[in-house]
Amino acid sequence: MVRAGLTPERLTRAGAELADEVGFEQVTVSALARRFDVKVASLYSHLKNSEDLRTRIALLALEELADRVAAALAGRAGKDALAAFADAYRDYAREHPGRYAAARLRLDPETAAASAGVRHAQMTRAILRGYDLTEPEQTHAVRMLGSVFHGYVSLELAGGFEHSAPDSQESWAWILDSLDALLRNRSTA
Amino acid sequence: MVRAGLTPERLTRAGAELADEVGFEQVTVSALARRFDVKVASLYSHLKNSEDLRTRIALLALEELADRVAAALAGRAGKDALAAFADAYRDYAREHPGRYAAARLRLDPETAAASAGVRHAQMTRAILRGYDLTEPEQTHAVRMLGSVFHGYVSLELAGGFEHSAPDSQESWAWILDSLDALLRNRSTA
DNA sequence: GCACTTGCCTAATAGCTTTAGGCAAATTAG
DNA sequence: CTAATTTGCCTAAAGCTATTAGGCAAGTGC
Repeated sequence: MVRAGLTPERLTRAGAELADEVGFEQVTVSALARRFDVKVASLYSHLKNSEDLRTRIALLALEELADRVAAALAGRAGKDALAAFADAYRDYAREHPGRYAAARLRLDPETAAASAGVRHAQMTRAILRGYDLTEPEQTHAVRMLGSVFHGYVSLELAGGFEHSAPDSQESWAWILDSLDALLRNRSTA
Repeated sequence: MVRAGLTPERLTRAGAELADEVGFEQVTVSALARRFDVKVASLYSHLKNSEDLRTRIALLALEELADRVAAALAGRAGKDALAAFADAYRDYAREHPGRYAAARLRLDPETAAASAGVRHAQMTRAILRGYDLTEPEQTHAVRMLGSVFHGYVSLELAGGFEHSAPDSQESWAWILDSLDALLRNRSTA
């Protein structure tokens, strides 16, 4: 019989595609096996278990997202950087809802420390260099930005803003304006 | 054999407790049957299916949360009301993480329209009466507040702020201050 | 006290997860 | 270039969850 050529990497990529198509929750070892036209047990030579699969997809998504944000941020500062960061985040979530959900998976501490999550934190802090905040305020601001972006994107993905005026895009722009103004007001400079 | 006295209401309450103990994702018809020392199939006389169970828990959580928020809001206005709303929300999530997760379940439109979700929306708008915003701005603000509160609470529950200074409580206070200032600045008055 | 309804049970099907052990294909060694 | 070894996918099997169908006994209404 011809071998399917499974590897952890191919399985992870296929799992990410599956997540975008049917939702991260529905990503299952069985569904993945079907996609490769292979028996379920065969995947267990390449994956420790289903949690391993989910974790790999999460790490892939975190990398991709960090790469996008880094590219968007290059050469920008102040409100420009803030908007670029926010848009990169939101666009990724809309293009890849399954991967975005994966990126929110709770990782165990060691895995998290070795993940691209670290770059995310660094980039968020980098944005705030455009606003002169004291050290504790910077942390508060990091937490607030994370909350707003994650909160907005997940409410939007859940369809929360779908059937009401004004358009979600307008609210997004208003919120970015507001956050910029807020941070400038908090600035010590 | 002695009857267990199952009803949809008792099952829903027990399901909510189970959610708080082991997480909403782990709430399963089987686990619930074990808790009542009853065979799994017996629950199907009281519940349509497992989705029905989850939906009932979600509706219960939405009611409870709305009741709490309403009580917290009574007699308050302006920043006081904003903080009371936010704290009620956050406290509920910390006391009842499983129910909070349930409250975020995506409901189908008719169910959602008949749920306490409607009260939540009304109360959020009520808070904003303390700040003079134009109609479209009020919607933007509703969306922003929803995003920040939901985002912060879910990041906090996921343990995102656990092992870093400053304390989460400080960030929360700073964020509420900031939101109040932001809304006052946006005010047309 | 009897008929009826209701509540929980047994039985059975079906899907997902995971482990153990087997055979054949690919790779390495002599 | 064949023989030994490793690797990749398979079959088989057990355990858990969800769901439906049909049965019997406990409670209810007359």
